[in-house]
Formats: sequence, structure tokens, C-alpha cells
Amino acid sequence: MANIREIARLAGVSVSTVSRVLNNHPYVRSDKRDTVLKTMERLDYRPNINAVHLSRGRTNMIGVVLPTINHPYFSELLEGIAEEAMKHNIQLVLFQTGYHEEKEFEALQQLRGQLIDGVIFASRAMAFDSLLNYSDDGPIVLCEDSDQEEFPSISIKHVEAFNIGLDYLISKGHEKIGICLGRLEGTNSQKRKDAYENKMKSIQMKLRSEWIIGQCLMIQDGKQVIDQFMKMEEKPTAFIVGNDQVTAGMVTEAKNYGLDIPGDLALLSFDNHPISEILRITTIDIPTKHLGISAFKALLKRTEEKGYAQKFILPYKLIERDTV
Amino acid sequence: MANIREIARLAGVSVSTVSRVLNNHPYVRSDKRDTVLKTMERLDYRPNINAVHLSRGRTNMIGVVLPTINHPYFSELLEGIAEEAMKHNIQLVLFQTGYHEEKEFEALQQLRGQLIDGVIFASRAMAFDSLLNYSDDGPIVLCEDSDQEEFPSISIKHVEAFNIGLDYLISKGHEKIGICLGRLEGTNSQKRKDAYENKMKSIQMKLRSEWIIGQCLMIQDGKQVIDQFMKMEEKPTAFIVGNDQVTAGMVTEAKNYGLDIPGDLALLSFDNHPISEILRITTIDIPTKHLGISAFKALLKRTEEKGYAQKFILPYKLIERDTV
DNA sequence: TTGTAAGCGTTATCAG
DNA sequence: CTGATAACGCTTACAA
Repeated sequence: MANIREIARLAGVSVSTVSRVLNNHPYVRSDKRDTVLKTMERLDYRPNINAVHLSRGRTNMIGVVLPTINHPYFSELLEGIAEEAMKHNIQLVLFQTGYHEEKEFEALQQLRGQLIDGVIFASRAMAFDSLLNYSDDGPIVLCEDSDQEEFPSISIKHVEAFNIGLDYLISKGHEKIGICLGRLEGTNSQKRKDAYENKMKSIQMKLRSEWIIGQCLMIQDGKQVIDQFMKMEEKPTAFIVGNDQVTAGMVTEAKNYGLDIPGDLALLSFDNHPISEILRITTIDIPTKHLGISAFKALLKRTEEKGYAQKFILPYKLIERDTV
Repeated sequence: MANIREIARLAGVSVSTVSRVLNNHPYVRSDKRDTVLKTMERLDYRPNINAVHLSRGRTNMIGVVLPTINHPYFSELLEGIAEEAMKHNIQLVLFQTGYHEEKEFEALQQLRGQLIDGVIFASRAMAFDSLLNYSDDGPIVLCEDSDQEEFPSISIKHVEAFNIGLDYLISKGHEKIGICLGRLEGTNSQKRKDAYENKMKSIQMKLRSEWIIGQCLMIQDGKQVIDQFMKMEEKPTAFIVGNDQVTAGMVTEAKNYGLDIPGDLALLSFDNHPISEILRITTIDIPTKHLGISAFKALLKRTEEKGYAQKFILPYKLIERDTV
């Protein structure tokens, strides 16, 4: 591949002039600029991006850490990030972790290695303290309802939203309420679980471990929950469910058993993804895509302003439909 | 940030020795290796990846071109690519195009600029001839049912699968068959449309433009199709639909109108994504994730073997459920 | 087994 | 406005 030196030689100018043309600097006589441009065109020249990156010390790429791409929550979030990044001419490098910490560290090492200018954690499995070690290596943004004040974070108020959901169920006469969450280890799930346990205590309901179900992420998991439900001696009259996919699985599997929703079992869910409208699932809307957009904006801000660590809270909204 | 020279100085060795340690070369005396390693540890050293890339002339990153991330078809495909890439320690750079050609060119320019070692086109909007210009810049793989012999390609036999679907509908007594496709300009859609038109001719059915519907990609589009359907004077008795999302929207909107599926309208779809099982949609399974896995493998093969341009055909499978 | 030094292809400083 | 030339941080002959 042709390089800048060759272009310079053929155009009869110095490499600096070529570089200036490349970067739209002023102070290049227009006839020189033209010959340079023509020479580039002729050789179908394209600057070596790695060299540019090395020289500049920046890459205009950021990393996105997420457990899995193929889940509506994360792909919507990712889409938000991608759209906003595109506006600013920033490229995305993907780190699909499958919730493995090592993979998350990889992203951070690439940050330190200056392959990426920043990192957005769409989800985090690693300890917060470990994260702190990379604080000086570049901007980091967290998509979680976080109390820390070191990094910018974007989220909804999970506890509050969960309480709204629980109150709604209670207002409809439910007391025997079960809960379906994703990875119980996750920060968001923890918040939600705490909210649930506190609320149950406040209405004098004993916690039943059988009614607290984890690892609910996909449609298929919802089916299994209903299978479990059918076998329970003491059944809850309602479930609050961490995401619409799972609820979708529950609704349809419930129908297979001839259950009446919400008569035999009420379901309140989170996300308001398209499937919930289709299945008329009562759900709490989370502005997932905007979470992504805001995350990117926060990263940008943090890039410009070293200590910037604002906590962004986005609004949620209860959407009443037919499963409660 | 510390660099290799500083490590060398502090460890009392030369930069080449440090480099050798970094790259697990043999021929480094183990006590030297140890001090180097310790020094790195102490300074929390991480090599500058851009410098490595520039020096090596390779980046171990590949580009993935797709129109949108937030659609089950593409996010499943992407997941396949991502999983396989991870096994080979290859990073993914995303190019979300929204079907815009310029964005696709961007990926190719980054290929020429050696930021990425190769490109997978999960979908393509640009002309094939334009693509040919980049053939020498690095391996390119296409996810399409393609007749060209220049690049490796991965797909199912769209025409054949479509014919199977149409024959199945016909065998169930349908002749008045409509069709819902995605972007009519896309290569896959073109193939499918051709198959449809030929089949209709072969059973002496006149083509009605009203029954050929494009821009069907999401759940919401399916709703609109049914709204259109309700207004048709002459109604088809069946639709063959390009993807499950759209069918899902159709099924549920049809219920709102009190239509009987398949009595009033039969629906045959493609993909076999989780939602189709939930809604008991009869569909033709496409191994989307494997498409992604194979695409990555083909890219790797093409990297090693210049002219490699095999066409991979993956199997599809009719899944009989309740909408036909 | 080790070190020296020449790349890799840009950008940026500084002198003209 | 233009051109030398020194970075940027690593890899890799080549020589020892």
C-alpha cells in the first residue's frame, strides 16, 4: 500500500504538506492541495489508521462491555450507543463477556493499551474496587443504579420502580407475590431483590425462597418458571418479573396449562419491549435505547472533563395492560 | 504511561528482550524474564496496542457490517460471529449502517486503512461491483445467497426454501397467496420475490401488486400489514412472511380483528426465532447463529488462503405449528 | 541468549 | 505557506 511518503514524492511536496491536506489544515496553497489530492486519488491511497492512532494517541474508538448481544435489552441499549457514537464519528468495539469477569478486564486492558478511548459497561460482573484501578486510564461509564461517585452512571431508579410495581400489585389485592430476576449477582438485580424483600416485610409477608427465582433472562426461562409454579404447594397469586422476555414465556406457557392470566396469576414486568405490547403484558417501561444514548453522551463529557461523574436517572413508567 | 523502553531500563535489559518476554518468545533466560515480568507488574505496564498493530501490520480486529443491531435476526447472527471470534481472540468493530451505502464504504476504507483485518457483511446495500474494488485490501465475507465467485458467502438456499414454503401452502389448498418481505432492494429479498413470482405463475395465478408487501422488518410492520389486509377487496388466504417478528405482529393484530388463524388467513414465516415458538407460528427455521459462526470461519480461511471463495449453504427446515 | 538499530506510517514542532 | 525531522511505542532482522 502506498504511504504518505510516496504520495509526497509523486506530488513533489513534503510529507508534512500531504499530512496537512489529509487533515484539512489551512495554509496549503490550493494548487499543491489539488495535486496532492489527485495523486491520492490516482493511487487510491488511504492513510494507515494504526499509524494515525499511534501518532495521535487517540483512536476514536470506544469499547462496549455487555454480557450478550442477543437479548432485546442489550441490543436496544447497544443500538442507542451505536447511533449516538455514529453522530460523533466514534467506532464501537464489542466485548461480549457472557458475564465473565476476565472478559471485562480485557476491555480495561485495551483501554490502558490505548486501543480504545473509553469504555461503557452495559453490565458489570467484576468488583467495583477492581474497576477503580483503571480510573486513570480513560473515561469509564456504568449503566447501573450506582451509589459510587467515581464514574458517571446511567440508570433508572430500580428500587423506586420496583416499589411502584409492587405497590401496584398490592393495590390490586395481591399479597402473595413472587419475583423473577436475572442474574442474582448483578447490581441491578440486587437492588431489585432488596426492594422486594423490604416491601414484603412491610406488609408482613414471610419471604419464601421458593418464590424468589433467579436466572430468568430469556423467553425459555419463563416457561420453566411456570412449570415450577405449577408444582408449588403454596402458589403466589402474582409475579413481578425482571424483563418482558421472561414474562412472554410465562404468559404463553400459562395458557398451555389453561391458567387464567391475571385471574390465576398476575404478571407485572419490566422493559416495555415490543413483545409486551403484542402479548398485552402490563409492564414498567424502561427507556433502554435512551440509556444507551445517555451513556455515550456521559462518556463524551467525561472525556472532556476529567472528574465528571454525574449520575443520570432516567424516567420509568407503568404501562397498564392485561396481565394484572 | 510506561513504555517498553522504560521497562527495559528498569529491568536492566534491552527492549528486544522485553519484547520477547511480551510475546512469549523462547530464548530468554528465565531470571531475566522474571525481572522483566516483575518490572511490568510493578509499573502496571500494558503495551500500547496501536504501536503493536502498526508494527505488525495486523490488528486482530475485524469489521461487521449490519443494518441494525436491534433485530433478532442480526443480533443472533452477530452473536454467532462474536462467539467464534472470541475463540480466536479476534475483536469485533461494529458498523451499523441503517442500510446506508456510505456506512458500508466506511468499513471498507477501514479495511484498506488496516484498522481491521477483514470484513463480514451481514447485509449489503452497495453494488457488488463497488465491493470488488476492495478485494485486495483484505478478506471479505458475504452473508447472502450469492452467485458470485469472488468472495466466500454463507447463506441458506433462499429460493429453494421459499419454494418449499409456497408448496406447503399450496398443498394446504392455498392459491391466493400474498408475500411480506423486508427491504425489497436487498439481495435476499430479491431472490425470494423471484421465487414467489415464478411459483405464482406456475400455478396460473395472476400477480397482484397489492399482495406484495415490502418494508416488513419489525413486529409493528406486521400490525400494519393486517390493517392493509382488512381493507383489501380481494383478500389472499395466506401470506408467506420473510421473518418471524413480522408474523408475530400479524398474528396478534389479526386476533384483535377477530380473525381466525389459519382459518381466515394462514401464515408461513421464516427464522424460527423464539417468538415463533411462543406464538405457535409455522415457520422455516434458519440457523442464524450458525450463519454467523460459519461466516467467521470462512473469513479466517480466506485470511489464510488468498483466493478462497467457497459458498456455504446451510440447511433450513420447515417447522409445522399452528398458523397454517 | 542478548542487544542495536532500522523500520511501521503518521502527526506535530520548529525553523525558514 | 512549506519542509526537515523528531516523536509515537512496538517488532524484528542482524550481528554478536
